[in-house]
Amino acid sequence: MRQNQVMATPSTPGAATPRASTPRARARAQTEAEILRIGREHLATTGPAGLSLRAIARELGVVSSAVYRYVASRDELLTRLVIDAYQDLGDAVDAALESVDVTDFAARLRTLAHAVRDWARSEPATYALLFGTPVPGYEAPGDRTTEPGTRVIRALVDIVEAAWQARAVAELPASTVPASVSTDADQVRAAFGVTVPDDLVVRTTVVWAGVFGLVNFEIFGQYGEAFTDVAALFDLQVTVLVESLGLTKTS
Amino acid sequence: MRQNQVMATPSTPGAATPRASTPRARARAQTEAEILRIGREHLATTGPAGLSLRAIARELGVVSSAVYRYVASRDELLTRLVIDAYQDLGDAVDAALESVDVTDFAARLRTLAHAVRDWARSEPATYALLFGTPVPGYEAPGDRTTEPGTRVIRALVDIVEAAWQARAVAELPASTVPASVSTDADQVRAAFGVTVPDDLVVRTTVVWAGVFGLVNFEIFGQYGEAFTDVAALFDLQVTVLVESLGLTKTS
DNA sequence: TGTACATCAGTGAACGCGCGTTCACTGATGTAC
DNA sequence: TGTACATCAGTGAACGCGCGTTCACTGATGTAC
Repeated sequence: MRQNQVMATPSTPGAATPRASTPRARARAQTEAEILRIGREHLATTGPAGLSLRAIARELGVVSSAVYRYVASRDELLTRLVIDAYQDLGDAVDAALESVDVTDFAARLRTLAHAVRDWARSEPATYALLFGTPVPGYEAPGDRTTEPGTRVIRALVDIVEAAWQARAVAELPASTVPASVSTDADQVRAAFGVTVPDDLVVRTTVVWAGVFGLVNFEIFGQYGEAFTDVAALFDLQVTVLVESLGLTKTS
Repeated sequence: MRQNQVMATPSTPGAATPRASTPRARARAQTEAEILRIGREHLATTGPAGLSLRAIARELGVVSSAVYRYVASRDELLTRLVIDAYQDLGDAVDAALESVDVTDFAARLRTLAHAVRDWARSEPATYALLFGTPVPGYEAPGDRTTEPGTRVIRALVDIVEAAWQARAVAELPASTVPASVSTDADQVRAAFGVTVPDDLVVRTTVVWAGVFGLVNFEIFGQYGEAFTDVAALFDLQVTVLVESLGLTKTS
């Protein structure tokens, strides 16, 4: 008879395996990565709702129950894919911004928009996972996805704040923002640690949602056959959106 | 033995049943409508990918094979839901515009935007069917969905064209639109029978995709907890979008 | 360097579930004469 | 008004499929002494 296993501390699926020193640990890390890769691949053909652990096991060349050594459940896999995707997108945006003059705010905004679009085009299914219809029956755990999920808006807000600090935003006609929105804007300013006025908060959300709206239309095919040079169209559209912020030329 | 049935013309599922005079025909029409209603309802909880004829049959209180008297296949049902949804949205937008002064272009644009949002909020799952992630494995038949699917952009283009004709659009700085986009714009002008210049075509697409981008963000929960008064926020956002068209105050 | 034991990846069978679609059928409803 | 026949809604069984998840197990890998 085997010993009672209660005292053992089994490796929790999904738990970080920090020191990948031993061959076994390396194999594990590799399989884990492989599962995520196949999962991402399957997203493309089946959509999030059709993501199946059995199908992944099949492609991995392993019996279906074996994937449970690596992933606690289907939802857990979805969560990991979501987090990975947000990080990937965040990295892409950050990397693109790195090579742009920090004082050329319009250029930075345009770069951000193009980085989002490029990433979406390179991984449309993953993009859909984040910004398309929410997966029915699945709710992303806020404590793990919120932080990576805010990287793009964080970058966007930082650019706008920098422009505001540099007095590179046109004085806007004193708009009458309702008190409710003003209060919400207070929360936003506090959360991001910025000082932009109400009106600019609103305009920033328009650019934000606008960029994703443009990308959505392109990725999800809403334009139909109307436009052939979607890249050039996007560039012009971004110009319109950026203009709507009221930046003054300063560089 | 029964007669050969080849000579009979069985009622094709999905074919229009014009004269709903007989009790049977009325019952049929009612069941058909019921199936669509239940289908729409199920979209909300399961998403398009989870839409199931068996589940609909169950709720209809009928054996699963019976729904095939009304619907040729699952994809056919999806198509009908899509068409219905587009018509519903188109009707909502048209109805909202009816009560707005035809010469107050800004008001008409705002009304259109709010009509889209209101409709989306009243039927989020149906909205997602049209403007969310495309359903994997399903392709809407263009010959049946294209026309209803263009009603909103049609309405939007008509407003912009009317404003242009009325010289209510600010003279825009001669923009350098690439030849490729200019050619695409020609196609668009021809398709819609309008005369707006390239730049205004682009700006119109921004308003179009922008409005749906805003609605997407709200319906799909991208704002997180940041905004409480989303209605007021939307109104301000629409103002920004409409401003970006460059309308001059004429009414 | 060798041995005993713990850890862990992967197996294979099973549970209970849902799905789309086909098919031969029954019995009620509608219609032509 | 009555009768024969055609139409059609709905039944019930079946086909073949895929899914998530659990469980007791085998055998290889890792580790403490």
